[in-house]
Amino acid sequence: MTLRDMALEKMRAAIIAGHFQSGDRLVERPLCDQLGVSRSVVRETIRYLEAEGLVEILPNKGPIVAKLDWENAQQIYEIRMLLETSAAQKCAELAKDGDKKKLGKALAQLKLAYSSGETNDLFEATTLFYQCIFDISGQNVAWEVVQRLNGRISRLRAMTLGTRDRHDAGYKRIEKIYSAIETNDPQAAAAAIQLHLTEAANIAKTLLTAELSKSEK
Amino acid sequence: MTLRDMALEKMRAAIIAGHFQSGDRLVERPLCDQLGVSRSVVRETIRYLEAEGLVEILPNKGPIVAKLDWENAQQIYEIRMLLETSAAQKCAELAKDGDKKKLGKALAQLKLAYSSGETNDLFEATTLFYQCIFDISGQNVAWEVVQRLNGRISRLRAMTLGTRDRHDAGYKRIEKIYSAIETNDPQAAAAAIQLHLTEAANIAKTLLTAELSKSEK
DNA sequence: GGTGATAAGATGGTATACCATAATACCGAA
DNA sequence: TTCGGTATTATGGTATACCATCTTATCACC
Repeated sequence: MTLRDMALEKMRAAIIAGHFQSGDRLVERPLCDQLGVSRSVVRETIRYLEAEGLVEILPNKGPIVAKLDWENAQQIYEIRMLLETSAAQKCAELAKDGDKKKLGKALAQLKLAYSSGETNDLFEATTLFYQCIFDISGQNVAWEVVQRLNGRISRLRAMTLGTRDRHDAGYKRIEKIYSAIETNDPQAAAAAIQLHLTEAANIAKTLLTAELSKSEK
Repeated sequence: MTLRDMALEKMRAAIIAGHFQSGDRLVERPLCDQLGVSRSVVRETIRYLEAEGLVEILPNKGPIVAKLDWENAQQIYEIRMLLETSAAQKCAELAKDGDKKKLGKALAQLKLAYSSGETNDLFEATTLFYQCIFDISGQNVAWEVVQRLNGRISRLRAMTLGTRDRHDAGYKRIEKIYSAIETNDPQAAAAAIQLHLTEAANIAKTLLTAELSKSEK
């Protein structure tokens, strides 16, 4: 693994974890110190993150962590809705026994993460579960797209997961997705994932608008 | 505009125009000469293109122009189908008179481009038309996604447009999309754009498989 | 003559030093 | 207090040096 890859992961993780706030400037040389790499690496990393949409570059100002408004977040949730519905549908059509086993394992991990309450575990387990679905449906490009979009709303997702683990309705909805796939019922799988995403989007909207109105004070 | 932006556009254009073949190595130092910039700029540009998916990086080998197989291209067409259907639908719902005027203008340009037969004009006009649709539907994030995906199949699209302008069925299908939007008929708009895309994907498949079987000889 | 080892070159990866320019903050004079 | 200039800071951009690795070509030895 190259230095750049490591720097990339660290920065991405830092942004997702909220270590850098949205709108924060990303000054190159301090970043070099923090990451322990040279400017070349930092600059190339920033270029990559810029293309990913996690970082914006203000002309003659430099890079900042991309700002997130509900307008854009909503669009992202809508796109996810389309892609994930399609993936769940196909997944339910195609899933063989081996696939179901793998998905079941991901579900078990997810259950564990829900009960542990660790937002980070929850985050990873959720990602794994979705990855499984896209994997089975054979839509790796769509998965790439979803992941990239998720990066842009990662902080929002972390917040959403954080609140949702209190009401455990979230897990139940995911279980429904699983059982629809397990019984190879595309319709039900699509419906279940739509329900789940709609709910997630609603929570996200509440949280984000609350945060924005607070920061305007 | 920074040097990087220029280098980025040049490289992207060169890849799309087929000046660099898929699988070609992108050796840094020669690129510096060709673009007239330093290695740093070239490297950052490559990083960006890597994130865009236009360039792959082989470990210990360096960057190459991303290879395109039908497997991935098909997935991209499927994603476009979802996103563009949704956009056309929303566009047909929302389009006001002013929007329709703009779209009509884009259509007129497209007609011109079709009759001129310049693949490049056709490419731009098509892009403009679609941009208009996404614009009206208010889905700028989805447009970003589509554009990025299109970058990855750009060569394929250019080939497709090149053959399609011979049969002018392509323009007629686009006209149908327009008229569906013009009459605010979401169902028809969705159907029209699906037809158009399916056709494009079919042509693309034919061309790509033909090319691949030829290069295997 | 064929095979394997070694040396040379090419390439990627990393680090640093340097310059020009733009923005900004600060400070002194009117 | 305000205006204007200066110093600082950060960026964009360039050049270069260094090392590791991979490829390739050469050459000696079997």
